[in-house]
Amino acid sequence: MSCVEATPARSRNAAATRAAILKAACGRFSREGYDGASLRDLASDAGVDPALICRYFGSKEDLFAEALKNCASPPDLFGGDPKSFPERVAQMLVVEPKPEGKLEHLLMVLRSAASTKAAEIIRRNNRETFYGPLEEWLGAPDAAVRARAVAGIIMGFAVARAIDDDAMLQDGERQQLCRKVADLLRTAIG
Amino acid sequence: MSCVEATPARSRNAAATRAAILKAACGRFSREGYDGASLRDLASDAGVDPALICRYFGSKEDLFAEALKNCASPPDLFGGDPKSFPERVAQMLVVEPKPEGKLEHLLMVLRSAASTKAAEIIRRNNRETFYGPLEEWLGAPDAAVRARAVAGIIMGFAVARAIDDDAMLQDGERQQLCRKVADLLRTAIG
DNA sequence: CGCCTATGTCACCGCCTGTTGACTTAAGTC
DNA sequence: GACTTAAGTCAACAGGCGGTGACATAGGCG
Repeated sequence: MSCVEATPARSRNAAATRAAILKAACGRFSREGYDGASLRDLASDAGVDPALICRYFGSKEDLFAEALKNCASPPDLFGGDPKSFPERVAQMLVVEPKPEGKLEHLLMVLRSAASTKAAEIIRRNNRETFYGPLEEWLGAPDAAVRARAVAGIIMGFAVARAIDDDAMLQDGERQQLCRKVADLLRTAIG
Repeated sequence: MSCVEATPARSRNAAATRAAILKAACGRFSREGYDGASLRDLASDAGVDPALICRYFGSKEDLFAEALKNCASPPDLFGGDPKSFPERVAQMLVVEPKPEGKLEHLLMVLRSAASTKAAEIIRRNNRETFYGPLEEWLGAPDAAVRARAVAGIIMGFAVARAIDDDAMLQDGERQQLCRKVADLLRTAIG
């Protein structure tokens, strides 16, 4: 009774609660990985009782799978102008200040891949929502090989940045690296 | 992979015990990451009481730091003939059947980077034993940029393989991808 | 209003984790 | 052979984890 409500009272709306949990899950999983993100912290982010998570999603693994489907993907990554694809992606991977939002899906994969529980879910999801669309978008001959090459580069520079967290290059060097990554992507596609 | 060590009587030899723990740590950490590898499993691998680990190394973090220094690095990765560097590395990353042994250090980094506890240790170690030597070996102009480019590619294809575990490409495609990765490395270096 | 079901809360379970300190035992020295 | 000390064992700790089932309550419907 005397307990103060910190959150502005989301009045018993199941859909909104589910959405809040899912959003918090995307954030936590992409920042801390599957093992590092506890259901309790996650629930606290969403302003929700931990027990509710299991009620709504069944288990942590199920929640992870759901979050993987619903979280932010790099918008229009494979969509926009194919001509500017290398520059766009290189820009996002190397120079963009806070790419975590756009890279949520990718970071979630990279930071959770070590976990046995999450690995299989990730593999399945990767084929359906990463390699699949990428191959289709690349089309032409050797789609599988070129898709793997592009994916390797994207993951590599994403993980490099996730590990080092920006603290290494000066601005000029960053621009150089960006051009080089664009070159690499062109090589991979071509 | 339990007691492969068929030496049931390691008769009270501190150095040998330390070495056994360190070896087991490299294996577990590179296969399961910092969070996924428990001291108990690790101790069981080494045929040792879990308490001994804390006695010898202080804490799990200290053990991880020590293992990171001592575990197998890609032998002669930056050492051999610079001319054949791209082919050698591409071969190891893409076609070699069981590169886990050679890639122990790299996998340990990739699979543990998500853990808060391990992250700082990894960053420090990376600069000292990965970017540092790589920059020195590359030398010439823009060493930092080219080192980052090479490192990004290596990490990217290592993590791609660690996630998908080989189950995707046919042999012909694998050869194609290998050539492409060698091309990428040449682009990165040049 | 009064009910009844969906929604949210709470206490608790069993398990596993890293770490510690007291204990036992083997090896090396005199 | 007795003693000392390094090396290894054991049980237990405090805390966190994912997950469950019993309870409380709000809100729409009759």
